[in-house]
Amino acid sequence: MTRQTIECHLSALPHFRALSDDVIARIAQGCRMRTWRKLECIFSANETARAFFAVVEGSVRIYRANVDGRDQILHHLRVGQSFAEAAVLNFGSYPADARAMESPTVLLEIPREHVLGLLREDHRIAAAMVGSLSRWILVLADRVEELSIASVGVRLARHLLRLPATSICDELTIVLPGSKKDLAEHLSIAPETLSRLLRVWRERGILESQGRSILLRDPRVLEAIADGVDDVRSADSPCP
Amino acid sequence: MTRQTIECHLSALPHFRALSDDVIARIAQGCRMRTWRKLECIFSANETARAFFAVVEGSVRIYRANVDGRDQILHHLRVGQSFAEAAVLNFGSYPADARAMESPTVLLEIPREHVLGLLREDHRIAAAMVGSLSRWILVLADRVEELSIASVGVRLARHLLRLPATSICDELTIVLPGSKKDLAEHLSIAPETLSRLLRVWRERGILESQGRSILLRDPRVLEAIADGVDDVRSADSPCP
DNA sequence: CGGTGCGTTGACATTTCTCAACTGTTGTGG
DNA sequence: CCACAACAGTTGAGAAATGTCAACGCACCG
Repeated sequence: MTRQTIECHLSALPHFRALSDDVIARIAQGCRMRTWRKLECIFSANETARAFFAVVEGSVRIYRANVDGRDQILHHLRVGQSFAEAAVLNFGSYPADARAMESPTVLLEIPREHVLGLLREDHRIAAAMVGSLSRWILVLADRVEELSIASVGVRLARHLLRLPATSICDELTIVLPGSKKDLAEHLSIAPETLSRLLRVWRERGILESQGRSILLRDPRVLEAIADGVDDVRSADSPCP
Repeated sequence: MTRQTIECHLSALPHFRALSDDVIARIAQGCRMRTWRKLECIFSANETARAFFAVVEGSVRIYRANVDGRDQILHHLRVGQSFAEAAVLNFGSYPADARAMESPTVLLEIPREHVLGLLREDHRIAAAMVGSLSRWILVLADRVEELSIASVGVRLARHLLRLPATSICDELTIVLPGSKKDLAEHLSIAPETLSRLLRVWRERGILESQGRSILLRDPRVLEAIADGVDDVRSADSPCP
């Protein structure tokens, strides 16, 4: 029963999807499911990496604790995403902290020894792991690009446009994965700045925001902002 | 002759070091060496990823071209480092641009088809590739953390302390891998700000800089700055 | 010898942060 | 079930950090 559940969750992972049932079954053998409560620590930085994880329920935050108390959020993981593969396959220890963000948060735990063994035996598993790692590289490279943009407006616009959204006749509805404070932290900006920015855009009719849901009334303008068109001048001077 | 040279360079790569000679020989079979001149393009973003590379001579810059002409440097690669593994193994196309930064820049080119084939045949090669990818993840995660630090002073201090340095009785000598303009671009700050920051530190006796070499007279103070100790106050108020 | 681009400096504009106050919501314990 | 505490979110005012623009010296290269 549990075993079958594990197999089911495993094969739902993006890079394990292509694996045949027997391969999945072999991976499932060494795995187990564990549950955390909100804000509980999953692992800490520098701790020995004994396993990597996949989110089955709830969500997880990967962050680096800073001296001044302002943590830097590296990622926010949701159902169907895996993390800490690289720590397990290479580093030996976790390079960041992870904690559950909901109660309950259920994770599939794939122990280090188990993966390393399978990696040697089956090239299809190796290929799957290579896929997982590659995806992380792309995500991180995007993140580097995002953070290296000086203008906060551009940063926010880009980020919003990348979030999953539902479109209804030219308008997009986005539901933030966390609080606005989290979003600010993710973008490395002050919460006040985020609030003000949203207000300005609201006043310009670009969007509306109620709690965690944001309605993009005019996605095109936001795209223009994301492309670096100066937010201020675009409002007054139509064509100088 | 050339073949032997290729094998030699291959086995010098960090994650290929552990591979036995016969495995190296098999990898070498499909590789070739190519030379670029300074500023020549090695590949562009979105181009089909036909191969990944290792630097044999010279250096390479990986960057993303921005609309406003201000490119974001993702990495600066030097002899013995490999790049674009993830593009070849997963994405299908390169996610960024690469160009040679010196004349001549010699690269070892490992074609996509060749790696993919070997990956299936030999788990030791798969393990080596997994290692390469994992290392990239760590580098990128560090970069994200670096860029998410608000204070430019802290950012610069951290970066300098991570650069390879030679130590002579409590003093460290650092030779920058590129121009100061490059450094500024890498840290996402204005060149003027970098110049001013170095001047302030020079006036405080923390360091001296002549061209591309920086002499850290007092690495401890720089470490304190890197740890977030406020640069300004630490100079005047000894113990309030 | 002239051109090109880096590095530096100054003056100034702008962005973003910080601090402080206030509101509304949520959750908790009595 | 209510009172209270804790915290997200908003707003304002002022401070601080950083970018922009302009000018200049200097080295390097053709």
